[in-house]
Amino acid sequence: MSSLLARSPKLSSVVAGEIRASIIADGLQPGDNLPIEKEMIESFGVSRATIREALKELEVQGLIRMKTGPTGGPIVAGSGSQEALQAIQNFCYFEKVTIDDVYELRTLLEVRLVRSVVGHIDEESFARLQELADLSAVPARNEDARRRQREAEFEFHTAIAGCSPNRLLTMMIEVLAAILVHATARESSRHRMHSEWSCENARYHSDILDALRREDEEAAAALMEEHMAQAHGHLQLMYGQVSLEDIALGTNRGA
Amino acid sequence: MSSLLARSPKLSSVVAGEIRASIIADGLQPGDNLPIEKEMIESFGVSRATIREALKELEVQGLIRMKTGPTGGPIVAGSGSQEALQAIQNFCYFEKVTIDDVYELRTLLEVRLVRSVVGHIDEESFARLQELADLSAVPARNEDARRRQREAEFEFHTAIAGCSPNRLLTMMIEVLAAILVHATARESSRHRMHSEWSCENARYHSDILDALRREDEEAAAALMEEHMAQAHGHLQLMYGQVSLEDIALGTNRGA
DNA sequence: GCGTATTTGTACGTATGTATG
DNA sequence: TCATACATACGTACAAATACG
Repeated sequence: MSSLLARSPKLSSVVAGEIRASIIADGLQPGDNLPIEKEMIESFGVSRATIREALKELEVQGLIRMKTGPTGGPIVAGSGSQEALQAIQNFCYFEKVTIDDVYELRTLLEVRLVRSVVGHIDEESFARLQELADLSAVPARNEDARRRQREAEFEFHTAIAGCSPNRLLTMMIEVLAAILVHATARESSRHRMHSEWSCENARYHSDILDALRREDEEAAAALMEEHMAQAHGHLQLMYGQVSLEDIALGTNRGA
Repeated sequence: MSSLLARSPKLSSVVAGEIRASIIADGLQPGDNLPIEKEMIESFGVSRATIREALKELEVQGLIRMKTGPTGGPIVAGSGSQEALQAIQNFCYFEKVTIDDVYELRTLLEVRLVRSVVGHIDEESFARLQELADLSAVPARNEDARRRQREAEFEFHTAIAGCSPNRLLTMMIEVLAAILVHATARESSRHRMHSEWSCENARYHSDILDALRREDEEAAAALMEEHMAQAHGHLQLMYGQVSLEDIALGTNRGA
């Protein structure tokens, strides 16, 4: 082998790279089938364990997913935003990313987003947004209702993000929001402060929605900026200047 | 939401989740050792294949890396920015993210970055930035020199990003820049336009560096915004409004 | 609804490469 | 140099899930 390549890469990674290249070269789209393991064993001339490790690598990267049974096998997966989220969450753990860091980015992106979607929201999306805003408006009694409310607050932002044609922006905002939700999931239901904060969130969401309906870009942007600042302040009070590291990273699959 | 969980109860993923949780629960840091495969087989009560798939998952996610030989085994890996890049690149492939999409985000982040690092750059970093700016200033003769120049242009931005205390911002900027470099790597050296563009980049880099030295935040921000707009324009002219993967594959018009 | 075939998921055994001391 | 400990790779077998008759 070439001495230029200092270390010997794992055979499974080499195979994974070839499979990945073939996916792109063939222009395969989500849902398309790849050769089954048995065929790959022959075509690559390696053992099944190696093929499976290669496929596992691509699966974790969000490129494919496995399907059992007849007509099954590896198939090209769509988007892979979940996998990106997982990787970024891992990054945040090691780099000791703080709540401040996340909000610096999130504020920037959310304000930009809300500006870019003004005038580009259809009625169906408006209805969904209204529904989500209303959901978080009513005060939550028990812990389960509070959890659903928290999900609705999260989804309000991802629903707006979904209105942008810039999928990268959409994904980044979803990831940042998911990181915060996940980081605070354990403690949030215990904090008495949360119910009060939730009320404030609901008001902001409702106001932002109104501004979007009026197609008032400046108002929507200003409200979003204020909303982010308030949320940031609340989390700072709750958790202080701590990194997200001590927060459990979620398992991406399974129950 | 249901897509988040509800799916494959693959044993290996469950085990991976438990290992991940234990890493975080124990507060393990990069370099720390995890139990070796044999011990995990006992403690989890599963086969070697399952443990290996679980470890492979964590390895691909950038959480651990494997080390052979005595005193080897799975050890906690640092950062994982490469893995995040890979996941985001995969995302861009499926979602047909365009150059416009990337630059919308990149402009936002780079301008924010350059503002936030004003007055926080030490002499060593300034020296490095000057070196990189000079490197791309001289016109490149052959293709290899042009490639190095391109790398220097890329590194100029990542070097600035490295001056920010916000590691998430640093990583995002690195990822966006890497995506653009990767997408245009094949064609860039062939375009006659590139040498002219490179010259312009060098000028911007030099000017931005000057503004940073003067600690003139407004000038630095304005220059960076202009720099991004120019770069965006050049890439648009070269490739038009096509998705990134089409560029990487050379399936765009304009041979 | 049921059985069967197909394909992945899990398991066990074994051999080889590789790094440590 | 050699022995040891670990990951890497291969082969086989069976279980579980799913599509199809």
